[in-house]
Amino acid sequence: MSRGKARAALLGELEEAMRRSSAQGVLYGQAVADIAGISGSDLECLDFLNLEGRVTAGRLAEVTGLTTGAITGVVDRLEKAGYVRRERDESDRRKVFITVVPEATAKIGQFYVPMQQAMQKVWSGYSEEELRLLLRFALDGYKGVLEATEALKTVIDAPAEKRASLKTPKPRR
Amino acid sequence: MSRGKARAALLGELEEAMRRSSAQGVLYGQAVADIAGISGSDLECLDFLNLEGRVTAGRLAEVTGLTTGAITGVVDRLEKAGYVRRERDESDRRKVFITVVPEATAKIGQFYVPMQQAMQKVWSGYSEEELRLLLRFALDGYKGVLEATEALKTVIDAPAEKRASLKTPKPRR
DNA sequence: CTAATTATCTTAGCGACTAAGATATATATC
DNA sequence: GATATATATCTTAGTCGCTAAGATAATTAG
Repeated sequence: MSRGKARAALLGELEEAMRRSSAQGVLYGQAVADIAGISGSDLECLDFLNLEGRVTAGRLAEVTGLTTGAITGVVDRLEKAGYVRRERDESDRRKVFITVVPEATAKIGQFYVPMQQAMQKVWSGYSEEELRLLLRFALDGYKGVLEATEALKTVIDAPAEKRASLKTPKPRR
Repeated sequence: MSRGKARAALLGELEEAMRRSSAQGVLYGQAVADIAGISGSDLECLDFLNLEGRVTAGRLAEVTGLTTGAITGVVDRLEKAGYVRRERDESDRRKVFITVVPEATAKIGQFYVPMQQAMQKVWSGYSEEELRLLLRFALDGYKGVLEATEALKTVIDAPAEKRASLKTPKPRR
């Protein structure tokens, strides 16, 4: 019995530890946004722009799940704060490309340095084989959460009557 | 060279996979809140209440980082929706204990079933020893993110001048 | 009893969001 | 080429949840 923790208890601890670090990760992101003086959505867009380089306003709406109207506000704020520029697409003048100004990338990037350093430190404690296991788990976990999100939609659509009917189910906007 | 992926590439993939699953996890939580017809903050409080059982309004403000005024609104909405009840503390009548009504626990709980099932499925693919490694990593990771959050505050306090000075640093509220 | 403290609620105002529709440009059909 | 439809973004009006400040009520200290 002393050989190995009971699996159920192990899973419980694992779940809690993951929940905690995930929540703390969200807090970190919010802290970065606060320091940068922008909203969480603004930072999310800025991060995406840094990855993709040059993206239309409409694409930002897609990936963030915001309306195009909200994105107009996001870009207005980011542009006013000097983080991004609007550039009309010359071949299709309806489109507006958003680009990050290089100095902004550096300025925001510095706020992620502490996180990168902390993660490097953590990773340094693992062998390559162990890291491969972690990667497998991270990929499995992502797939799992995706599945769960899909399954959740099923729960919604199924017994539409019994759903959130503790009181009024709040009319869908 | 074919023996084992280069460590740097491995770490890159690991980082991305973790970032993705974390982001998807946030989306899942938001989806649950949407279905339940409450805000993200409301759900956060409800989850905490389910863990702790019976908690004062002030404690909710502490753990969520919201003001007491905001908590009044949260509890108002949750109570109106029938998820919680207010109960004055008889021995100190300034305090208000919030309790979850049992049916609400069940009602919200069902939205987490898909996630629990997906995670069980994932975990079933790992040996107990592998799970122990994952737990070690989750704990290390949590510590790392906490450290990073601390270190980030240092970045803030240090060269107060150069911070977010791309334009105006936006006055602290 | 009075003053200070504690716990919650109220009020005013703000920022970010959605829904709907306006505007400008592009594409398809005749 | 003219007309209709589609696409991409912006504008407007209204909503929601938040904070800051202070009001209210109950408790504790002097």
